[in-house]
Amino acid sequence: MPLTLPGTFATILPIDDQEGSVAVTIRQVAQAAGVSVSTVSRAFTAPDQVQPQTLQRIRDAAAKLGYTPNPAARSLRGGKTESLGLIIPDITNPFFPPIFKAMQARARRLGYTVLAADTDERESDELETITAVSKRVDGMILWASTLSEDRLAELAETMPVVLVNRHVPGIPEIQISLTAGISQAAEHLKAYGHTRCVFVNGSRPELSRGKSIREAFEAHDLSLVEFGPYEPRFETGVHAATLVTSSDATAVLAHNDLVALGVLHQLAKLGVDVPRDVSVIGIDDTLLAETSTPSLTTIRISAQELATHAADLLLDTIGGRAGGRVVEIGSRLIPRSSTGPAGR
Amino acid sequence: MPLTLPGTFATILPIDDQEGSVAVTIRQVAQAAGVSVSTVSRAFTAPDQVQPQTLQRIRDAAAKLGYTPNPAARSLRGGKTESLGLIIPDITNPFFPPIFKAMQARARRLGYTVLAADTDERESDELETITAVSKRVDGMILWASTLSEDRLAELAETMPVVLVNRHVPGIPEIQISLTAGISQAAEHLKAYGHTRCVFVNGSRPELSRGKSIREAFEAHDLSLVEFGPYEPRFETGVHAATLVTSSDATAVLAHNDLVALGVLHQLAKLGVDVPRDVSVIGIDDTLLAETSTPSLTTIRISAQELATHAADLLLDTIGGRAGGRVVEIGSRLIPRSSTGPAGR
DNA sequence: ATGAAAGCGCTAACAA
DNA sequence: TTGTTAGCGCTTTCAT
Repeated sequence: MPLTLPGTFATILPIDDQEGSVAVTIRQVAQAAGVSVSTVSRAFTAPDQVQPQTLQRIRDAAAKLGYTPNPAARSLRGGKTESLGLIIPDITNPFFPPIFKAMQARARRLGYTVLAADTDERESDELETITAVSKRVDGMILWASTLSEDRLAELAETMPVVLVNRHVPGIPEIQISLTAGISQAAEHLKAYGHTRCVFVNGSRPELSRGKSIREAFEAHDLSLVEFGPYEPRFETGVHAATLVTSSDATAVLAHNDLVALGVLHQLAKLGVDVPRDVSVIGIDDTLLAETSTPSLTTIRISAQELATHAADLLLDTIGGRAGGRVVEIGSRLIPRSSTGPAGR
Repeated sequence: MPLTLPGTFATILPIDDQEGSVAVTIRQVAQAAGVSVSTVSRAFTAPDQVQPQTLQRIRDAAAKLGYTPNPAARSLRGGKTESLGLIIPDITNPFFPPIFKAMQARARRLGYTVLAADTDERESDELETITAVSKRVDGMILWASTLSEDRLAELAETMPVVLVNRHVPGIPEIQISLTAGISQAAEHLKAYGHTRCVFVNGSRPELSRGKSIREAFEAHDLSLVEFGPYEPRFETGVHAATLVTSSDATAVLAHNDLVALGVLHQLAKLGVDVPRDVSVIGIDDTLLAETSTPSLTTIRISAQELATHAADLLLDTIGGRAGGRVVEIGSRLIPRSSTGPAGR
């Protein structure tokens, strides 16, 4: 029996890393159930091709051993990852978390995992991010991608892609339509007796919300002055508020909730009461709108609907079903306390 | 020559799915560069073991063919996924997006991908979510997990795990310490002449912020009445505001920013001016705090710091470096406009 | 209904 | 320095 110095033992033995139980493989299940590996495989992928009692034995064995299939092996073999990529510009924008959440819920029901990646609004990082993600997913949802049309077309050649708020011929897309919501907003303001309105325009002319807004307000016989385009930030709203008060407008429609909050903030500072003196409307219906003081009338885009349709459209595309389909997501006005009868 | 009915052709031929270019493998690169696969493999995993000019040839070939290694094959082979799991209770809570973002940034620098999963605060789903994620990552960060201590210990046996706001002996953890921020808040209120304060307590007694708050306020000779515990929601704040006004307190510390916003909202409705009549302080320093009216004095927990340390700690654990380490993340007060001299 | 065996793309011995 | 080869865990023909 060899002599062992105290304290030496642990240092000399190969240190077991934290993986206590090495992963259970299909082989061990097969052995435990007394069948071949292929039968175990079938038990999981095509249960109806396995004799009921054999199936039961396999399931019991698998449960006892805590077996779950190795996704890496599966996708290496089958070329499928059972994952969907979601490429978004900024998860910090409160519009996105509910979408991620809803998409995850939908995907999970269908056995998929969602791999979200934030490009931090950097065009330069986007391609890199997409490349990294693309190898790990069966398809991707690209939100307001800054890639060129050619690059997108090229990418869609390589793998299933769904675009949100971009249009490239032949690639399936989700379009957010604010038409209904904007029209309701105009109607709402009109009914409250407003006649002179301001639109605070956020950036990105290609997705500009300006056109439909101008049309809707004109249709309701409301004059509309447009400020911007600025960046869609809180400070933009702060800045715009001053422009509003120096005009004779009684209502403001902001590019999104965040900008609207900036307007609200500065208006309060200037002693302008909302909604008594000025009415304010946002877009997106984020958490910010519900929790602001006064609570913000805004145009809701349903995250649920959006996410569900996006996931389904992507899955269809992966399955070879959706040739360049376009799905439109509607919107509607959520009246809260930031709008009221025209004052001043 | 067989007769082919018109229109039959397309239906009979196997339909090419959208993968235009089949993925480029290491073999094709090897062939193009005139070397063996192992040399190509080395060119990517250990470039210094390859002759410079050979390396160049391989890189050129890889670039021309658009080769990127297949992660599934890599992880099947090496048992590593180069991914980190982040299990959070609710991405919709504005506290989390910046953390996800910062962690992704950190992980990416180190060649890792972050796989985030939202458990939707459902204890029942958490285990399932964790199981699904665990097979796809090299380690996980579990945020305020609802799992039992035993289950967590068991899980940590299986794979590297870092806990946030939970303590289980032997498992590395990140603890958010509000001590500094709370102390500064007390100091701040004291300096403004407040003497009677209210704490609106959110739920989850195990992570209760109550104890350190009681201690800090007592140390600054401030009386403290505690409401709750309630759920950490906006409505909780709304409800609590009424309790505040019916007490003689002049300052409120809320469980988090969201609750504080509820307080602000209801106070405004009741005609109580903030900060003239009552001062309000939140916790977390989310987007909500910056954009509220008045802007909210709050206790900041640095997402950057938190995420970076969590990622590093997990990576250390994966690398077999961090035996049950505990990392503490500090906090500090961010004074804004919701606090001021004691009134009433 | 079940089993045997090939091979997905890659890395890491081991050889040369 | 470079090449040959086994095999990671799984699915899927092809046999039986």
